[in-house]
Amino acid sequence: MLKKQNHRMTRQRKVILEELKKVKTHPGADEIYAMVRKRIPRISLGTVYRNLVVLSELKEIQTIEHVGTLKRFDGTPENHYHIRCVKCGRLDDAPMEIETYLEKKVRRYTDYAVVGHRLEFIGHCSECAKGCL
Amino acid sequence: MLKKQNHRMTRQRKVILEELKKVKTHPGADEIYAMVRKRIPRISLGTVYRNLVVLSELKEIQTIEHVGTLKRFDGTPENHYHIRCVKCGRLDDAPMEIETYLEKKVRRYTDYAVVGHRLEFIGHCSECAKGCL
DNA sequence: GCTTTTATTTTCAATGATTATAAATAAGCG
DNA sequence: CGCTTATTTATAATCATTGAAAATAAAAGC
Repeated sequence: MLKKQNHRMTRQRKVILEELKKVKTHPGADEIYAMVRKRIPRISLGTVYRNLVVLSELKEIQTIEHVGTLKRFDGTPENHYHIRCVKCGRLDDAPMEIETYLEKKVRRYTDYAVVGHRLEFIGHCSECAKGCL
Repeated sequence: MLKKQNHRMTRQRKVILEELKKVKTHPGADEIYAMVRKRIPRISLGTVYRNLVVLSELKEIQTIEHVGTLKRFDGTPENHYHIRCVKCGRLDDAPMEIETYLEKKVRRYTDYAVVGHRLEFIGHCSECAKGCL
């Protein structure tokens, strides 16, 4: 890892990254805190928050700019879409490629300099859909 | 307005709705509070929050499930896309129709029962783009 | 118009997520 | 090993939002 821009690889930073890469879900800062605490019991919540910011800046991870109430974090930094369950709040990756043409389309009519987009689907996950019978 | 589901049309509710419909921006609860306070100085912030929820439920307005840090509210309840300035946080409607086929596409590969989607573009508004020269 | 019912408002305190601060610690360099 | 300073810890502070209790006022009926 390229941590040569004045960044040190501390144990806490390393473990936070490892734990986040380990799961396929998109935990919030508090969940990551709980996960990491199993390995570093005395770590502080502030350290988790700070490192998630740093790791995002270094493109090691990605922060999902929320649609629920709190931020979620994603272990894979590549841009991709998400799908969220309205009932339980569960968040998964959407099985779909990035539609770059969407940006082309909006550029024709806006005076914004468009640099990206974020797409999120809403629905009921298979678990919660059962309850809708 | 159809406020017959056990909802009363209070002065504060009326003014909040009027003020929100009046602007073309997407103010946060605090901004709406400031706007309304010019007409009802003694209104409380909690009342603003509560009414924004109620008005959303009644489909009179729409709450934009944020991508910044705080919720934004939109005077027009119809679904549409937004475009956000990364520098100043300004939020505008995106000049583009809803792409319903996106949902069709994702449905083919997910076991979620998809009921909607939200798309937001990221960019620099014309004002902020000037500073990028 | 006056009563009554109860949704709503106000004031104020509480919560929950996140960020800031200061002192202590430790990564990575020579 | 010793130094520099990024980082951590612990704790307090902030910010947006929500909850609770008492007071107020819509709307419905008389």
